[in-house]
Amino acid sequence: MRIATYNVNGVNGRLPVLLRWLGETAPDIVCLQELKAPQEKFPEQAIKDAGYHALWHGQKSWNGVAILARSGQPAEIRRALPGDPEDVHSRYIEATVDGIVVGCLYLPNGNPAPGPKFDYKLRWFERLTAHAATLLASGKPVVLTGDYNVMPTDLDVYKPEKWVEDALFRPEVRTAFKTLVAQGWTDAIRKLYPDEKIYTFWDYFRNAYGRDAGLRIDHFLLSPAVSKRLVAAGVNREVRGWEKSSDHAPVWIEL
DNA sequence: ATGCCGTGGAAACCACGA
Repeated sequence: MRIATYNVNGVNGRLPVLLRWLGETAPDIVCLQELKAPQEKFPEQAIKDAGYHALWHGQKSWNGVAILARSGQPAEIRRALPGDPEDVHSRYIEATVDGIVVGCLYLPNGNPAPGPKFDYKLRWFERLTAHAATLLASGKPVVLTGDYNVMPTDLDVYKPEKWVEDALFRPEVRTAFKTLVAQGWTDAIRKLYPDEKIYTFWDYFRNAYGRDAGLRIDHFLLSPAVSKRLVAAGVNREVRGWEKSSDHAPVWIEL
């Protein structure tokens, strides 16, 4: 079974690319972030025609997350992270698909740092970590995937020294990611490729993709029951080179 | 060193992204 995550940066503007990628790689389960579409503007029919049932939580202009599944309608568990009823951003959706609890997340960017946006990022990270502990304690097979907006280590940045003050790489967020993983999660890409330079994002500017000036910020965290089943993982980096591409590339795992 | 590009929404610019 193949599970993929893709920050599409606008699900409607990205629809041709998204459909082409779905057709070529045929993942069984897909997590999408940055829909940038209100609930009623999600391209449900086009996704259905491509062979996927969809669960989504839209928002006007920004954010927005979705879970797609070939096997049937994802069974919704929640469409927000617990812990802050005042938080109206559509950044988390969770459903059971094929016996796996799938959490699809879009962690806040946090720039500029320091500042209120960075504070929001750290608070969101704390809520995610608390919820992740609950998920682990359930003993169920869980996949927590999406755009974490964190480069966990120097290996995940093309030029680490340029990013030390950035909200995606400051010590606080690297520590937060490490704390989360230490609960007992497996970073799928790093389990299979502990020492390889692997990126999931390239800026639109400065020919970043051509120069391979990338970041690894889209991650798969697997609970022990899922980690045992992991057989392969990778990045569809060629998708980043397609016409009208997102600045992220899809990431996938094979169970 | 720098939102230099891209998206969406509102209004012919702005917010936001990483």
